[in-house]
Amino acid sequence: MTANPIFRVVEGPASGRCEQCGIRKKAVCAYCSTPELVLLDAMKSYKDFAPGEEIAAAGEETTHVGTVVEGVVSLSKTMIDGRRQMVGLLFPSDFIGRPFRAIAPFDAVAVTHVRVCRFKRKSFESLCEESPNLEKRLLEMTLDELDASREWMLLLGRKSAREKLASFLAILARRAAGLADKPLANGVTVELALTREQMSEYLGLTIETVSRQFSQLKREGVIALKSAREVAILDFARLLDASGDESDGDALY
Amino acid sequence: MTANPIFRVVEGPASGRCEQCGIRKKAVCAYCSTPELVLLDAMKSYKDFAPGEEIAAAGEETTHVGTVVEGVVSLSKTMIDGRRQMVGLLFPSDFIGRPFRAIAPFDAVAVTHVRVCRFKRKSFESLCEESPNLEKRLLEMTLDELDASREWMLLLGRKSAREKLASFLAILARRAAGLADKPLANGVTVELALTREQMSEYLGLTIETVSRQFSQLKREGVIALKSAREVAILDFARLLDASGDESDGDALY
DNA sequence: CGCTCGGTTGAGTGAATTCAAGGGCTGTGG
DNA sequence: CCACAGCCCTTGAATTCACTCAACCGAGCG
Repeated sequence: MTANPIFRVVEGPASGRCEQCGIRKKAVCAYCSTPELVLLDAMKSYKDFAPGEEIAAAGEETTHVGTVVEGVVSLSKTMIDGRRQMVGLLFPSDFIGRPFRAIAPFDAVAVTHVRVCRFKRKSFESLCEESPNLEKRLLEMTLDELDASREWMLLLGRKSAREKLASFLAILARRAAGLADKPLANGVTVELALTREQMSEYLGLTIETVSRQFSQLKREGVIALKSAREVAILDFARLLDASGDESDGDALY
Repeated sequence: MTANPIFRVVEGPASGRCEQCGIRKKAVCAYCSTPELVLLDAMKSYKDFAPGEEIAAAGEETTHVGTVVEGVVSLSKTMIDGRRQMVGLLFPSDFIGRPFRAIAPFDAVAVTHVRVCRFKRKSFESLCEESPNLEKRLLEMTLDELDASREWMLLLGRKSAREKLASFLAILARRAAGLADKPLANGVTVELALTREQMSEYLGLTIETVSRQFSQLKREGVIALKSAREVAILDFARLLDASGDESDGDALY
């Protein structure tokens, strides 16, 4: 429904036919055949969200699932007293929503401007039954997410503040470096989509501690801050060292 | 292969035909039809593990996947300097192993005596392609695991030591109370399969802190310790209150 | 009997939090 | 154009919760 009232004037990279969708090779529809894509094309709709806008609320019924096409989405859970923990960060091509369950287990909030390629949950579930390709890809993606979230449990449960921030920056740097694997040149600049507060929610820290660790890494010459939200990785080896992870390459991301 | 050299003399509840397997209705094979079960029956083998025995090692190739039939298995990750975080605890009917990936992402260790109903990973993967019922159930289980692990991220990232232990005990109590949902009578006794050290690894604490929190809850009359490993829940309402979770019912477990 | 292992408890420390203040940037309105 | 408010971020000082270090207890076992 690109004809809806939309916040920004948009006709971004991805909102047309599935065939020419930029993230199709990585999204849940990656394994779909051309006829299957025609089906998806007929069922899908795009929806945009402004930064800070709620996409789904924990405990409430959700009617849609889909794929993040543009922007960054946070998944989080809040305790009654307000303490909040981010439990995931979704980037373009990531799947969003909970198939086979009416009630959303977590809050989903747009961090940046976000565009989602959506399906009605029920329709998507039926589609899964019929299309082994779709279901197979969803299973793969869910298994990967599970591995990643368990990896994050190690960070939350055992790493120091310094290690947490270094791990986070290392992941972003890898992602920024063309999503390629190993070759990570020093001097890469990473654009932070998150505020200090959002990072603190992701890392299980307070905003002040995050800020202090930024300052510390800067003081040591591991990173440089072009602005509060632009980080240059000056010494990737030392960043990895500070992250507490062994060597380099084997990360899941 | 129950004819293999096995550690204990065993012919426990579950090791025969799939049809009469006690956990079949909850395991990955739950949706399989009779002919499918015949296939599984032909491919499966049972393997037993002694307490403390390694079932899989992070970073190493694994050849099998399967279902925990008896006992408790821990999934964990260890940092180079020895810090360790448990990232999951597997009970009977839980799936164990990582389909579609040769290298195990985590250590799997038998906490108690364990029996696993195993399949060669490759064979299981092929079976998934052919049996939508199998794949569907695996997808469901993986989605549930993902939700649970994200729930655990909240515990690790935001909860106090007291809240962590109370949450853990509340989960065990619910599980012990017949896996039923709400009705939780006071006085239920929970048998702890884990040592204080294993609990500390699961909760992201030290062994001393776990012990202190046990003592504290005992002093307050929330629980009673019949022995170090047998906990009576004297006041479930106050336990829930101490867990930091809202009200009671909605937990994922 | 003496050892080890799992568990508890106490004392002191320290890393991250809380509380508090201030700086810089942006957008708005006088 | 400047003044001001609000937001995001940083930094300092004090506090606290969990950790480290250390001693001790009881049960099981060679």
